[in-house]
Amino acid sequence: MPRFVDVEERRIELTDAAARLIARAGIGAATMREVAAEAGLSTGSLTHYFADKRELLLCTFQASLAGRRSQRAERPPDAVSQLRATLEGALPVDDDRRRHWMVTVAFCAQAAGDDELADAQRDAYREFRGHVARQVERAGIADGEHAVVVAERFIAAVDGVAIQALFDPESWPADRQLAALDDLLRG
Amino acid sequence: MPRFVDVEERRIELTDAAARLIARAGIGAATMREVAAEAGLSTGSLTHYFADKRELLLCTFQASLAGRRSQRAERPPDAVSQLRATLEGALPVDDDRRRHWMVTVAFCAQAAGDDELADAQRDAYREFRGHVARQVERAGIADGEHAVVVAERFIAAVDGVAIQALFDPESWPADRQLAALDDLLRG
DNA sequence: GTCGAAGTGGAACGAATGTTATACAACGGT
DNA sequence: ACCGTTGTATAACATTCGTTCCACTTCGAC
Repeated sequence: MPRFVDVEERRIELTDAAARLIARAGIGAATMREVAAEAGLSTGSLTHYFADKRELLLCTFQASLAGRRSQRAERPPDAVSQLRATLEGALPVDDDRRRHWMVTVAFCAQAAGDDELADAQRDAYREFRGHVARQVERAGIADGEHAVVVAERFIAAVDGVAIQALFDPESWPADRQLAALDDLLRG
Repeated sequence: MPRFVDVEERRIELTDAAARLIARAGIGAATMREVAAEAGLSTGSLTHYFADKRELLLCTFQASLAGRRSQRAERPPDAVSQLRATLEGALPVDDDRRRHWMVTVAFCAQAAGDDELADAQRDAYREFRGHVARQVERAGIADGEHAVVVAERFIAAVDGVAIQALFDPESWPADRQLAALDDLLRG
């Protein structure tokens, strides 16, 4: 086998470049040429790693989801802190999380008329809901079916703040987002 | 003056066609040709009413916002019912409201890299926040600066439910959305 | 050293897009 | 009855897009 290149790493570089472009200038700016240029490659190389644009975008979305999931890895001491950390991960309190959110919104919009994307979106959310529900149970806030309802309410509150913060960052500095999260968990 | 055509009405027909397309198949499907065809006209007519695509999209967004604002017109008896009706207007409980939401999400995604669109989005939200805050005050739930904070929390909760309902309608039939709203107002 | 597969760049193609130009139809004013 | 304005449709334009193709480089296998 000739020419050692870590294929998976290259693909990540490319989906990262696509994510940066989408977050910066919208999904319309993520053309094959622009993505390749952002990654410092040519379109020939890009098509070498992704069959077509659709595959590139799907992988970009899934990579963004995976990045968000990996942020949950840290293990705070108690169950309540774990829950808080999980929900904080869904707030655009820094550039990285903000980027994830912009990508998510872009793919939400794209999911209209793209069933596969809509399914991926829905499944990712349900997985997140299950994760939060489990932590709600461990934290002793609620259990069984009720834990899922509480999880939905928490996620809704956090997502709502996130959207407001995305498009009105002046009104929503990081500490105000975190204060809203604390209020939510206290109530 | 020749040929009587209600210009404003025509423009609304065209922005409505654009909104339908965006809600159905995403903003990428809203090309000049497709919008014209959806409205039963030709691109020549479309360009006669809108200088370029950018103007068409901006007007489509503002028309969607105006449509949502006009739904607040009804006057329920008491202040609490008014507040409830206002928040219910932000839930995708029927096809019309769902369409408004899909358009909103599409333009949220488009607002990345389009400052004018981002400003319009932010201003519309702030106006809505002020409206809800006023109704919170009238309902005697909170007043002054605190009313704004309560309004933000209400809107966040409703928006969060709306997003979940948009992409997982199975889990969120209309009555469940309304139940979540009632829980919110009761708490 | 030679060969072939993997990787890369860049050009080229057809399709689709926003935009512009042009020709024709419809109607009110004179 | 004629004219000018408005509305509409169609065609053509240049541009940009996704995609395909091909030449070239790079490296391991033999």
